[in-house]
Amino acid sequence: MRYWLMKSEPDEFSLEDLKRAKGQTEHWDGVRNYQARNYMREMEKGDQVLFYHSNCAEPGIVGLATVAREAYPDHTALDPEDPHYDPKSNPDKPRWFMVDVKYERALKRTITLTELKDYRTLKKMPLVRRGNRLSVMPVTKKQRDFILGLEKKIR
DNA sequence: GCCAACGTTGGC
DNA sequence: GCCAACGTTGGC
Repeated sequence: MRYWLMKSEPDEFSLEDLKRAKGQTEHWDGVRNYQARNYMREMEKGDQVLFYHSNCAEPGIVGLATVAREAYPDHTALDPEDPHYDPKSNPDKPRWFMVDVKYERALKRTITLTELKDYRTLKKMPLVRRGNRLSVMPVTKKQRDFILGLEKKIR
């Protein structure tokens, strides 16, 4: 099993939205970055996802989810009405993919980006690197265990 | 709202 | 293939 971190703007799609979704499962559409797409294609059912809220008052990791379905074509790329429409996308040769993720649980507290930047263990995560905008990234077991350890720490 | 960082586009 | 212009991300 592998571990991942996925970013979402809570105004668009939050952990709460995932919790409320049918079957507490939702497809992760709209990824239009090749590196992020490639990572999604590496995901396997059962992999754990750290759910990160970006572009909000308190950016940070807010919960856990699991990969419920492996990568399949992102239909929103073919829909001209969709904000993530890609005119160069072709149904016969899908360019963009998505996975399904299932809600696992909310963390007891948000582990903020500011906090994550404090630790050497996490220094190599793209998330904490200056200027990095990757929205889907792998997390090592060591990093994942360390982050979940922070959950119990009092700020 | 600002703006740094980065990816993409397209002219040449 | 280069690179300037442009658009987007996302922290602050």
